[in-house]
Amino acid sequence: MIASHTRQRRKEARPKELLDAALDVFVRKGFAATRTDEVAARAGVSKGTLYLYYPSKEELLKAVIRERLSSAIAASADEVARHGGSAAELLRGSMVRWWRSIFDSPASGVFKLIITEVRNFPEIADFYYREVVEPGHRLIGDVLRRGIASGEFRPVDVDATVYSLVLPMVMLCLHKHSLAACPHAETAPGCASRVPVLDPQHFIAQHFQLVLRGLLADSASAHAAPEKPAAAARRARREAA
Amino acid sequence: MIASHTRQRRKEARPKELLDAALDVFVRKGFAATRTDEVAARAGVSKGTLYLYYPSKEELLKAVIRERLSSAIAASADEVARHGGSAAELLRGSMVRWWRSIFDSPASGVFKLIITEVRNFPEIADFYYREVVEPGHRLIGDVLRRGIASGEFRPVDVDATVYSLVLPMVMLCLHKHSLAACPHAETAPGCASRVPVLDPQHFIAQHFQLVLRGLLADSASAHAAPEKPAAAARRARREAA
Amino acid sequence: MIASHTRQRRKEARPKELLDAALDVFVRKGFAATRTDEVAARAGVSKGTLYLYYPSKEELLKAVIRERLSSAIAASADEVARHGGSAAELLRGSMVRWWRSIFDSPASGVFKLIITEVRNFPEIADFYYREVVEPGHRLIGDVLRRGIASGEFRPVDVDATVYSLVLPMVMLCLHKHSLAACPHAETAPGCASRVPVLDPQHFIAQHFQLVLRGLLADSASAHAAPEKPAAAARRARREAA
Amino acid sequence: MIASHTRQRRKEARPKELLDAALDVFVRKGFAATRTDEVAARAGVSKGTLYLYYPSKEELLKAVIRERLSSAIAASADEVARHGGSAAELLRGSMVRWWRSIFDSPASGVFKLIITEVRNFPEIADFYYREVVEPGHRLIGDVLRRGIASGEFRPVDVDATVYSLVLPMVMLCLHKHSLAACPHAETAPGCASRVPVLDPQHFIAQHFQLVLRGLLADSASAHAAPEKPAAAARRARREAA
DNA sequence: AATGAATGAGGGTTCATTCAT
DNA sequence: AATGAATGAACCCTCATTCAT
Repeated sequence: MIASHTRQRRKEARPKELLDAALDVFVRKGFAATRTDEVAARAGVSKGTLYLYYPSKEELLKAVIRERLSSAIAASADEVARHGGSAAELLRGSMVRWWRSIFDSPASGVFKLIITEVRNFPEIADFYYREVVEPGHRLIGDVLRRGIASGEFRPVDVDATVYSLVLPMVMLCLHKHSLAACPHAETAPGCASRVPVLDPQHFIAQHFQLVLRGLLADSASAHAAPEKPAAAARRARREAA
Repeated sequence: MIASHTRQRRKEARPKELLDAALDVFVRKGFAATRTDEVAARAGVSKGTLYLYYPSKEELLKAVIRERLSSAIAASADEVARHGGSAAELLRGSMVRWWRSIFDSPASGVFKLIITEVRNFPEIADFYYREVVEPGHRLIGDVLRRGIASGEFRPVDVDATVYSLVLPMVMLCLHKHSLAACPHAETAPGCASRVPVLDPQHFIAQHFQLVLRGLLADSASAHAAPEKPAAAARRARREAA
Repeated sequence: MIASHTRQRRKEARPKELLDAALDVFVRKGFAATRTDEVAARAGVSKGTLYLYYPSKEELLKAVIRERLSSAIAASADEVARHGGSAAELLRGSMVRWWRSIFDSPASGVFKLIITEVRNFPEIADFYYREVVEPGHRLIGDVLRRGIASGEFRPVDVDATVYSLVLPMVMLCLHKHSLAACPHAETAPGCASRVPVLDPQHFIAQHFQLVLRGLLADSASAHAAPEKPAAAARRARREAA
Repeated sequence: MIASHTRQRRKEARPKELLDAALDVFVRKGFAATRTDEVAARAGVSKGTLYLYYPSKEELLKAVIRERLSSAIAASADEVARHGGSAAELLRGSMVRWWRSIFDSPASGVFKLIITEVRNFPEIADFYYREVVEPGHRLIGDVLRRGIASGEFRPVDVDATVYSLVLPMVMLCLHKHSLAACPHAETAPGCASRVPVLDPQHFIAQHFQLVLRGLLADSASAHAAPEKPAAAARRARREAA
């Protein structure tokens, strides 16, 4: 009984173990450069076993991404919904907390995978838009709209502001798995003039701080009166020409 | 005579043609997934010719990155130095203009290449830090420090603010060569609720607008008084625990 | 009780079921191209079970051939021995009847297996010569010699004539499992000029007819007056029913 | 010049060399059991080179069959057309001569290939019917019909008789590449009672002799008086030399 | 006796690199 | 300088066989 459990447990655990191993290696080496043996070895099985669970390397990639995106987004909705407070608090507090839970987990690597592989496997773009971009954008956009409606925020361009908040978070995930993962890069000896090492937690706190300050309504700040979105767009186009 | 001239011109132009072709394909497919034939074909030469100019695929990659980084950074220093005005003007005006010159050129792809390949070729990190991160950081940091010294800006955490300004710009370059390059991703039919397509120029304008507003000194905005950097860091650590 | 009976029956029936399944798949796909899973699946057991009965794929092949050859030859001796009549009758009657019993059964596939696999497994040649070629040749040769001795047949080259009688029969078995098994090959639409589909029963009747006529001594020709082709075809169909 | 010729000649000769090598190994081992390395090695090139000329093992197989069938059939029409004489002479003389040119060449193996592989690659059946079965059947059928019309032959079932003539020839080709190719099979020591080794040339001569005798109209029998077996064998050997 | 998960050697195919022309 | 035919190491994937249950 217990014995059969062992086998059984093993079999049920395999897919997750393989996906974890695959995520790790894909993120480290890139999809094309990872050998299936390496994934198998890291999951503690032989190469053949991999193919009992996933029919090809490519399907493995998609499964990895699908699995991580689905679980990530499930967590996110809860997190934001569970917390209350002012719009500013919601943004700074629960968003950052949620982001950190991704940043600190292997899921952070999925962003790199997506950036790297969408052009070779366009279906991936579909997952990503459906599971992450759209629900995430709506979630944050709603918080912003609520803040604007309540007079807490200035009437800014909501879509652009969502990106102002989100893009640096994504960028930090990418950074973590590329430059930040290169051992000696940031700590080259004898370079006093080096840029200080980026502390992601600190940076995100500062970033939200900065953006929120730009976002808050302030009747006294006459000289920084917000442009209307439409006007801003017009100016942007002028400058682009 | 003319023939030899042509030949000569051809010969001198080859390295550039090869680098351009390589950048294009590397960025599109990723380094590991591009075949040398494809680079050669795109440059209009045979596979063998490629090896007359670069001793290996890997060296070709490094040459591509080196070349683009060097010329990009050369342009940047000039650009910022040539323009005057308030610190806010400098940031919004010349930085955005400089960024756009990269974003609109194939050089924008280099960011993707670096993100993708540093972990496999750590020397790339060295180029990148030396040629881009450090001088760029110093340049923008100096503008910020000048603005703070003159009282135009609040006394913010300079390093973090540099990243708040820069990371979204980099992120747009990555986006351009990944999700934005997937034909149908953003324009799936019958999806009224879709996130609006990201217009990079417009977004960057809005982003700078937002950050600058958070940056400007404003004696009246008492309730949004800046934390001291040290205090912020402390709080970040508390929340991380 | 019943259960154990069933189980017992099952167990005893297994080897035959496996051999039948194996013959079918080996003949269809060829030995090297068939997967052991497929044989097992067709026998309704798991892959592991196959190995309880046969130690390897190769041994399975040999067992298949051995079993079919032995039972085929056992039937043949009886058949010819049981029948009397003129030599011509013996050849046309009992031989064709015996051939048909093979042609209409899965045993017909063994010829294809042998043709295909002898060179990779030379032991197979030994079975085949010992169990089929030699006894068969002797059997038919004896009938011919008896006919020659009695003056019914001309004094022909006995060995060659045996082959003239036998080779087309073997060839029809091969045909059945190769070209004749290709669905559309013989029935391609819109091809009025196509070769008429080969009806094995009819052909064998005609062939024996033709050969016997070449074989009969001149004085005997009368009593072996040729059937009309149409009549022969009718008879062939009757016998096939 | 001569040097460039060497390279050039090599390149032009490659496809033929590869097809020859492939035919040889495919016939010997069977398609599924042959390794591409072996084909390449036998053609004196590396495995990679094979793939410069044929995109896959399967395409190589088809090319082998296509090439042999096309050239075989081209030869055949000429051969039969060039010769005259009585219908009986045409059949025995030019058909046998043509058959021998196939039997004595590697092309004889194609029949084994087809028998073995049609079921896995049904397109092969199309080639075969189009290039061999149909034209061949028509060619021989016409000779028979001419003989019947002229009164030289009895009014037999033409289609069946074509097969009576042809199937043994095909069967000999199969035999050559299966049982006859097993070294010790026919010559097992100490077996006095063994079936005499089949001499293909002799057998075919005898077979045509036998069938023709069954075919000839009674009045014609005289001028087609049977050779004595011994004489026939002698003649066969003469012609083979 | 039966299962089916696991293995790993083996084979088809690709592609960076070389080199004769 | 340029070519492109040739190479062969490497990689994805398959499948005969084993073995714990």
